[in-house]
Amino acid sequence: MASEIIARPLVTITNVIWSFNNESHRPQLLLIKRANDPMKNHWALPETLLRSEESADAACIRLIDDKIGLQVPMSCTEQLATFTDPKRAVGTRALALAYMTYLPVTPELHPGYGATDARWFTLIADKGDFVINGHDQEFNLALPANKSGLAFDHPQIIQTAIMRIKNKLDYQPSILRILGPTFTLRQAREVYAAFLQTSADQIDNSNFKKTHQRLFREVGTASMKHSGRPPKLFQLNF
Amino acid sequence: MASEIIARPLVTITNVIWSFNNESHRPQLLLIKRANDPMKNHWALPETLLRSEESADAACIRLIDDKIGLQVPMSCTEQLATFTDPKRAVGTRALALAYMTYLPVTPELHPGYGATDARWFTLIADKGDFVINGHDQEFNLALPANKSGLAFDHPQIIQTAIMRIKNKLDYQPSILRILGPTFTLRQAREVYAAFLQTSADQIDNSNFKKTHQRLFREVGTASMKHSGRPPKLFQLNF
DNA sequence: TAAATAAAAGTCAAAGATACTTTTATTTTT
DNA sequence: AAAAATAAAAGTATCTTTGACTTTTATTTA
Repeated sequence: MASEIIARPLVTITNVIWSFNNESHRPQLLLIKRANDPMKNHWALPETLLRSEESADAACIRLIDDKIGLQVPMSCTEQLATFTDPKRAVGTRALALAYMTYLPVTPELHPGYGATDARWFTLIADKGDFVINGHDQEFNLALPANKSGLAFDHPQIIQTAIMRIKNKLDYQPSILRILGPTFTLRQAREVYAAFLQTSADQIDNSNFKKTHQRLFREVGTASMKHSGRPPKLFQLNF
Repeated sequence: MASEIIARPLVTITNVIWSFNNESHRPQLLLIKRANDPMKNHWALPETLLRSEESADAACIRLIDDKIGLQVPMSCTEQLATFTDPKRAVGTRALALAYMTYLPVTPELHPGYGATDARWFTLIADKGDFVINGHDQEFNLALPANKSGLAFDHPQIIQTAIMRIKNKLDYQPSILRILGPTFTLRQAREVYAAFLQTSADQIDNSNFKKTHQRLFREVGTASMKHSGRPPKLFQLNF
C-alpha cells in the first residue's frame, strides 16, 4: 500500500456566524465575498486554514477575531460537523471543519482578510425552504450547491447548521445567545419563529413561557420606550 | 505568514462500533490491541487513515470491512465529532474524525490489520460513571485519558459517543439497530437501561411502549423457547 | 384622564405520562 | 392433562403537561 495515497489534506475551519438583526427582528448570518481563487467573487462562509500548532477550537476563535475583530469566549462557539467529499474543493484536497458561533452583538463589518465585502444575511422562510437574504441578493439553501451561487458546499453546511439549531430549540437553545446576555420572551419567540418557519405572534407567549421556563430565569424588567407593559428580562440557565 | 505553519495533518477515522451481547443483554463496543507504535500494546478504538480520493464516510465503511470483514450500509454509521488537539497524537499531527457504527450482528473477531487482539467490551455503569468491561480488564471512562489505559483521547471519544446516544434515545434511538432488524420491547429496554444507568425492569414495559410507539411498529410475534407469553416483534420506523 | 398597547398572569379542557392492576399466551411442574 | 409458574401484553386511574383562550396589569399616547 503506497504511502502517497494517504491524505494530507488542508483543513479549513468554516464558520456559520449568527447574530440578531434588531430592525428586522430576525437571525442573520455572516457571508463574505471571496477576494481570491478558488471561487473568487463568490459569496461564502468565512473560513481560515488550520495551523500546525493549533486546535480547531482555537482556529475558530482566531477566525472570528480576524474577520470581525471580536474576542469571543469558546462558550459562544460549537463544532457542527466535518465535510470531507474529496471533490468539495477544486484542485486540492480540503476538509471543512464546520463550526457555529452565536454572537451576542452585531458588529459593523469591514471587508479584509481575503474578502472584498462582508455582509449580514437574514434568515427567511420561503414555501418551506430556508433562504438567506441581504445586500440585494438571496440564496435558496434547498438548491443544489452549484446552483445557489454560494461557494463550495456552503449551502449544505448552512442547512446543517439550521437543522442543528432547530433540533436543539427544545432542550438547549444556544441560538438565543445572539440576543445578548438578557432577552425578552418576545425576542426569544422571534428567534424560535425564524427556525420553525412561522411568526413570533403565532407562538403564544404564556404557553411558551410554561414549556421553556426550565431553560431560562427571570433577571429583571426591561425599561422600554414603546407603549404597553414593560417586558421581563430573562437569562439562559446554561 | 509562512506557509509551513499551515497544517497538513494526518486524518484518522476512529470508529466506535457497537453491538449487542446476547448473553449479558448489554451493549458492547469493539476495542483492538495495537500492534504498532504509537501506543503499541494499548487497547484502542479501531482506526484507519483517510486516503486521498476517499470521503470520510467511505473510509469508515472500509475500516469496518478491514477489521471485521463486514460490508455494512451507510445507514448503520454516523459521524460523531472531530478531535483536533495538536497534542492528541505523539510525534505527528493527526485529527481524529470520529464515527459511530451500529452493527445488527455480533461477528467473531479476528485480530489483524495493525491489531494483536480484538475484543468486545460491554458497557456497564459504576457509581454514575460509565465503564467498559471485557477480556479480564476494564476501563473507567471518567478517568483522564492517560490514566485510563486506553490509547490517545479514546476515552473522551467513547464518552462523547455515549452522550450522543443517550441524547437521541427519546427521538431517534439509532442504537437499537444493534438488536438486528427486529427486536422485542424487553431488548429495547435493556439497551435503554444501559445508557440511562438503570436496569431493564425498572422501565415499565407498558409505559415504555406508550411513550415510544411512534418510533417503532409491530411486525409479528417472536417464537420464544422460554416460558411465558411470547413477546411481539418491532422494527424501527426510521 | 381615557384610550391604546403590549406583555404578564390566569383558566380550563384535552392530551400525555406514570404507577399500578388485570388479562393472556406460553412453558414447566405435578 | 391439569395446575402452577412465568413473561409479556393490555388495561385503568390518577397526576402532570400542554395548548387555546381570557383576564389583568403596567406602561405610552391621544
